Amino acid sequence: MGQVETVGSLDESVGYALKRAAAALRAAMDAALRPLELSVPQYACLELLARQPGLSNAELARGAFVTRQSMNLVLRGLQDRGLVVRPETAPHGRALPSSLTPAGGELLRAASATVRAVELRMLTPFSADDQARLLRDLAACVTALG
Amino acid sequence: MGQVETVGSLDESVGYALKRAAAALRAAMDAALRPLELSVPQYACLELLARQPGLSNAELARGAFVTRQSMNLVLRGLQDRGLVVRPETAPHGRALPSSLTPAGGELLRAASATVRAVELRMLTPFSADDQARLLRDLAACVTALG
DNA sequence: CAGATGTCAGAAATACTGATATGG
DNA sequence: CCCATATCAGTAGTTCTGACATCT
Repeated sequence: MGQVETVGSLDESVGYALKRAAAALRAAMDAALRPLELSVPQYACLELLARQPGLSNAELARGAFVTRQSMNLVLRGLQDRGLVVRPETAPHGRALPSSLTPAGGELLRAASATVRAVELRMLTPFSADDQARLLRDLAACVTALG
Repeated sequence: MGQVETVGSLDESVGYALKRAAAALRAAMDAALRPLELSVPQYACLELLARQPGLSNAELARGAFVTRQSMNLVLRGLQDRGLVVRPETAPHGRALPSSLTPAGGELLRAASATVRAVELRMLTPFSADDQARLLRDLAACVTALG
């Protein structure tokens, strides 16, 4: 029993392998972030804001692959915890640019280190060149689909 | 605006690229299966049953990367539509082995063709060797994480 | 006994749909 | 006018957690 992992020719499907790898990464990240009381969408939001301060809710949603409504809730949770701030009035258009608080940056530092460890573990079998190639291949998949 | 796709050094993260590729594939599959009134988990369930008849609910859940509870609901929906059958009593232990009905096999044929087209589109940029390598790389990621 | 399974229940996070309003 | 954004409401599907019983 339990041989679902080796079901027939499903092992030959790149799509299935992609889904399986993403699921494994998601599970590993979830476990790594649990001690920090951060969900994967919450972590993604912090990471995006650190690299590009001032992103709007809609931009964060696209970057984290969730809906605007979900990101709105994530954002409110992070605001309530004092990790993120948003102006009450839009300085330009309707978008409210979010940014990290010092506490948010502090927590992100720890979360980022943990997540980086997970990614390094995943990439253990790969050389630097192989990693770069895998990165390009995945980007090519997105381009071909979109 | 809208340059979330090229946010700083996030483009250098294999984990982010993996998540993005999986999201793009999921969206494409979802769109392709919509005309058949099948969700991705429902399709995965049918595909798994076609390749390995008699799988239990728990085995299907693992194979489709969802919880047992979710797969239970998926299974009931497919049963109500006459696409899947399950015995009322367990022939061995507690597991109820599911299997496709002729109607289920029929619908799966169409769904499988549509999904295969999506996967082929995704793999357009790759040679046969590159596809095999990508498949091995993704499997290596899972092994390294698990 | 331990382990896997099926099932049920409640709480939480997420997504989808549709609608409204505002600003470029 | 068209488009993107923010927001709200309702519905639905999914996950998580915990629990219990059954079978090997």
